[in-house]
Amino acid sequence: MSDSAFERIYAVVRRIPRGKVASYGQIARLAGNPRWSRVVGYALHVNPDPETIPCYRVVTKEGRPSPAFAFGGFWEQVYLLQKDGVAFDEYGKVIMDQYQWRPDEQTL
DNA sequence: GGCGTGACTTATA
DNA sequence: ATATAAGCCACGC
Repeated sequence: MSDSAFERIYAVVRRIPRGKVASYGQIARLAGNPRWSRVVGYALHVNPDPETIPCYRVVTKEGRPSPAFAFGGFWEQVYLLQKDGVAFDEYGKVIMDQYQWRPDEQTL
């Protein structure tokens, strides 16, 4: 088992339930350090397993897809999220108050 | 083995 | 509200 930050990050992202989203900082914090936000972005950037790692469920703190999302585009991620049951407000942002993943409620 | 870069976040001015 | 600085890990040259 690798103690690498990547492994932990992937594990956290993989635990994101369907219909919910998580922010980089949130994942970074769950991964072990609140400043791994950049590492999270890089980890998803390499995205070795897009099938097990729903990077589209990862959004910025603003509840909006990453500014440099190279997966298909801003709206592509929005489409996938809506497909998961995530709703967006009039500002094109996810309603974090309702859809932000909360591990506390997932009974880890 | 060192330096720069990157899907970010937080704090300070 | 925007701008700047610092922090973290992994990869490429």
